[in-house]
Amino acid sequence: MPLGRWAPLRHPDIADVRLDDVLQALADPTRRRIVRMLIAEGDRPCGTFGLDVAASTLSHHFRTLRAAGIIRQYDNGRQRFNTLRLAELDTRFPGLVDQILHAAAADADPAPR
Amino acid sequence: MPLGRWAPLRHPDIADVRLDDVLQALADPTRRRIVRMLIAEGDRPCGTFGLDVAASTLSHHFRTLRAAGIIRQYDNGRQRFNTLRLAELDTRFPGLVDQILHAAAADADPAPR
DNA sequence: CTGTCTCTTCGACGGGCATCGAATAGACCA
DNA sequence: TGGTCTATTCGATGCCCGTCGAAGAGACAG
Repeated sequence: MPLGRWAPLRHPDIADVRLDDVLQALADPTRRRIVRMLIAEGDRPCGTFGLDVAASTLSHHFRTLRAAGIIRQYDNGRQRFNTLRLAELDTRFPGLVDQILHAAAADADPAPR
Repeated sequence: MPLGRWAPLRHPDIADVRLDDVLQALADPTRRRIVRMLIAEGDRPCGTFGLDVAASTLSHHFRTLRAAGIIRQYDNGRQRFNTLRLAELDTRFPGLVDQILHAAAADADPAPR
């Protein structure tokens, strides 16, 4: 049974998710791309996003998204998978994430490759 | 005929408004309070918001909201009035601002007095 | 046990942000 | 003209963020 490798990988309870953190997290284009790829193609390990940033930077973005309550992470072998908490988020802030990503489509947001 | 006092008070064209800037601007609770007061009570001069920050800080927030394309400002006598660009924003990012402010109501967002 | 692969942590760098007080520029009033 | 009111700009402070490279912790294959 695969368990965490470092700190126990804390995910905030959905009730504790703060709007500030969600907006802050989604204000970054790279993180929006991550979210959109997760929507489009489901769970993925951290290393399969093909984004043009260093691994350590990517790790930082995942931490931010996780701390904001937007994604959930779980380890499997040597990979760490990412999954959206969209259903939970919609109970907390109904329609918010969809709205933001939809707005992103109307923006010059870089498409998720 | 009241005109500007300092720089010509540049407002971005609605087509140039970027999602990043809107989200960044609305990620701050103080600025969200400003927006909500504008929705609730219409145009207001900068000095009538009763927020617990220094005047210079408030000025910075108004500049941020204006640069993000969220508010429009115009001078009248010695006061500078603020008005929402909600209709324009809804043509650019339909429903986004409403959605965020609605989410703010579900959050521990400080009520606009 | 040794190497390899994945991902994180650490330390550093540059830049930006929220905040303040002081100084300043107009508008208005007396 | 001088004083007051409004709001800005400026400079400084402390903090956080995105980014990177290097080093380290597990998992796994030989």
